[in-house]
Amino acid sequence: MKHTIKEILKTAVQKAHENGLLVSADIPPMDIETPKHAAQGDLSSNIAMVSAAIQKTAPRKIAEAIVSCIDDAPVFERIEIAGPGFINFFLTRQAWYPVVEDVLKQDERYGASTMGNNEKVQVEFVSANPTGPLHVGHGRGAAVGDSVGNILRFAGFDVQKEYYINDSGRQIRTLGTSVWTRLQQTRDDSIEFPEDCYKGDYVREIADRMLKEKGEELLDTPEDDAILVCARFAVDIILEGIRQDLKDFGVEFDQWFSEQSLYDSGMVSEVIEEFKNKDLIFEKDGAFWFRTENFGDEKNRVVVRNNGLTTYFASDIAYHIEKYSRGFDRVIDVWGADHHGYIKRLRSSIEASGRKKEQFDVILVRLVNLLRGGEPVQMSTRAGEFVTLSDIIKEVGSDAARFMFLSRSYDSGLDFDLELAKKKNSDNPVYYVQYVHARISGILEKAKEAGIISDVDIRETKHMDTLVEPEEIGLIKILSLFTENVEKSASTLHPNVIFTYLMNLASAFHAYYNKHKVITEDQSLSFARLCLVLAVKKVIRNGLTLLGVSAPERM
RNA sequence: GCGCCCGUAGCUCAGCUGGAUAGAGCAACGGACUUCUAAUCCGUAGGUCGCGUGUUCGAAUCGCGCCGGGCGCGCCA
Repeated sequence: MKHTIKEILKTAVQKAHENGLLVSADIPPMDIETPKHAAQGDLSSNIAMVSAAIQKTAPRKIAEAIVSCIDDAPVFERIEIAGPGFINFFLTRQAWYPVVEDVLKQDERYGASTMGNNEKVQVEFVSANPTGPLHVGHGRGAAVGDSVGNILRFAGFDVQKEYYINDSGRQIRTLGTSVWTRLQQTRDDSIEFPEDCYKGDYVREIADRMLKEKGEELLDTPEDDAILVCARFAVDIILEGIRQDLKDFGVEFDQWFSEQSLYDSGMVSEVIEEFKNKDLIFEKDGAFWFRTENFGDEKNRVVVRNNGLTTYFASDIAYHIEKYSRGFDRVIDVWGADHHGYIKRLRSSIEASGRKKEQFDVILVRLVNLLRGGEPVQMSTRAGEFVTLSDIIKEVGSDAARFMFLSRSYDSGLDFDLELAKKKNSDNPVYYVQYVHARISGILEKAKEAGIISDVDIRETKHMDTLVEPEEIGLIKILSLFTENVEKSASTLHPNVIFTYLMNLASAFHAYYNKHKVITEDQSLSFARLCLVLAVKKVIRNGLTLLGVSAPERM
């Protein structure tokens, strides 16, 4: 609809210019928007205001010239000029009806866009170290990353979701030491547990399992070898747990990428050598530094320490170069907001390797404050006591958790109340939206039983002209806005746009439902209304799917 | 000290790539079920958009300066 209006305006400007009403035929970027107030029409354009400089005329005068050159069309009820020069279009209700059939026909593709032009995009998220189970914070990152991926895919991007496994470096050795120590303690409980090791109960569980599977002889192998064996064993078990948790959370990755593989293939050292040759890496105080200062960072950063070990930054540089070499036009990383200080240096290395700024985005997801009935849930990472993602899924369910995580912009901290997430009333937004889907399913079933429709999945509309209630036209208008919300969500990388849209649609539906009966004595009207509510149902489902939330037939 | 993010109704937050009269939920108060699911709806009340200043025909939205809060500033990951 907006596109049509835009074309009509362009034609009108052209005509106004030919008729000598406007000095120029140029059209600057303009907006067609849905005004907040009904008195301002169904759609509104600011073309007159943004053209003021080009036309060297007052906006209202320009608006008059343009409007006088718009050809009559059946979709227009009337066109008004208002305020500083807005052109407001009032559409006939007939203009909206085709939207319903569009939804029914396009079905699960309704709302999809070609905006992305099949551009190859990689979204990397969660990527938690395999040294312990996922916690709440990872849950929010998982929900955000997965949804952003879904939304971009729906908006026409060629998306790959990836998990980066930090299976190399010191924390893995620390994990090995942790398990090894617990193993030894089974024989001698006077052995002290090192302060910097992982204290969670899961470490004991892994040690127990290891003892069962590998046997007692492990305790007699030399410590260095044993720690490595323990580390490998523990990483496998923990990763398996992470995979399962994410699966339970509705998240599936296209690829799991190992950090260790970058070392094994020699990629890390190759990249360092290459950058040394290009003088992007230099030696100082026995260490090797990347010239991130050249790219706007506050200081240069170490990639190889004076003890010869590479830093985390080194493998990250290699990893990101590797990503682009796989053909991605764009790379998006989802991180916890506490890592924001790291963006500049990584961006520096990406630009140093010849990529453009626009090809790299970092989504910073802020902290989750876990509450229970308004009171903070005490968690201590030091003692290894924390609420895991798995606990949360068990307690409140995947749908409620995901919907909560996506309800707000990730730029803001999020209060996640476990009691609230379990409530089955309007306090809890997930049921508010899912209830729409379930309610409509009920209506369709009843309509089928009553013989008004033969199939609960109608594809062609009929009798649409019987839809005259303002709530009905209002609902169709909201349906028509889905695609642009998907596009907005994709271009801003903000899934909460979809959340807000769904809440609006759900609210409009519940209000309609309470005021009007879908199934009435009038067969034609009933059929038209069934088409409308079925369209609502499909759009609700499409939106929920983008967020990774199910759309139940019954509640 | 420097950098990034946040500051909107009593509370939690939308709106921010500039548009007209700033929205929703919760909490408060008053109503609606012999009806397709009341996990719902309708109504009332609630605001110096942190403060100041600039740009603009137009600023919650953009710039600058303050104030308040969070986070980060390792040859850690």
